[in-house]
Amino acid sequence: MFLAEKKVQVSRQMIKKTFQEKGIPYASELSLKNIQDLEKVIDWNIENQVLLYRLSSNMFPWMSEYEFDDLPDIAEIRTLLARVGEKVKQHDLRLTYHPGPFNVLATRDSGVLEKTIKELRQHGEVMDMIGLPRTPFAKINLHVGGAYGDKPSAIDRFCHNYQQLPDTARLRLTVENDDKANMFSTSDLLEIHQRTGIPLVFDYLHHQLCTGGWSEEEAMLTAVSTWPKPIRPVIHYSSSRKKYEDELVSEVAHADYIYQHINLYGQDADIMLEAKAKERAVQRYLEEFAVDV
DNA sequence: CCAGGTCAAGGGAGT
DNA sequence: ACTCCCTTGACCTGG
Repeated sequence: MFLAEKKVQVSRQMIKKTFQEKGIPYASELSLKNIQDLEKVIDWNIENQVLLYRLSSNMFPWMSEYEFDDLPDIAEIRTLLARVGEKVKQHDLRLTYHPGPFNVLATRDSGVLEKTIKELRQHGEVMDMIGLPRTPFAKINLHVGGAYGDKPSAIDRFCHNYQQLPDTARLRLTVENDDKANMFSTSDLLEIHQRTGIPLVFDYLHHQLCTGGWSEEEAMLTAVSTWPKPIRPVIHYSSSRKKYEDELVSEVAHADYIYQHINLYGQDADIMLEAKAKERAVQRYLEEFAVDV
């Protein structure tokens, strides 16, 4: 995204070597810049009435290696995030997270679990700093992961480990259906919802690749029904890159743009467009299909 | 200054 | 064994 002819970037990163050389002070510097730009993104979203936005998990580079209070710039960061939070509240924006695939709550490995819990906690702490509610309105969305060919056991581990999350993450957690046949379909996730109350995020493209024996309508309506009132459900929508843009790539790859009209089956839901062209994809979708946000 | 190779992490799948 | 994909790409080096 370009604003005022200068690149706005919310996920400045560094490779491991640089982190080892420059350490936490540099991480703090990058984080501060990311958050200054986050405010510009939020302003842009308000101006363009994009009311749902996925925060970058890279806002704090290498955050799993420290606590936020270790950052030299934490006071300024807190001030900025609180200001962002005021704008979010004023304009009814909805901010969410989708932590990376290395967060595996259903893992069998205690080290991986420990890292996952810390990282999820930190996602929650950022949301707290922004002042977002501790509900799935500000969702932290995960895949189950850790199937290892035995889904029932993975579901058990997931439900058990979920209880170990601190409130800041646990109360916001949602789970999303997977894009591979041997992983978790919406019908598999229903058990997790029944055991924990976690709302289910329905992803249309993933469902095509992992139906669990359910029709799209059945799965979509079921997922939507797991959300507590009055929180509007979130659904994920993307187009297949293979089908619409490049037949050589994997079938799970996301396209740059959205090529179909989204069927909500009469439900009220917030739509997270997963398209590589990001805000340009949102604009093109709205133009092409002439719909309101 | 730039293009292109490289980059923490878990797990699954395709080659 | 290696690559790509998920994660809303970015860093960093060699030319």
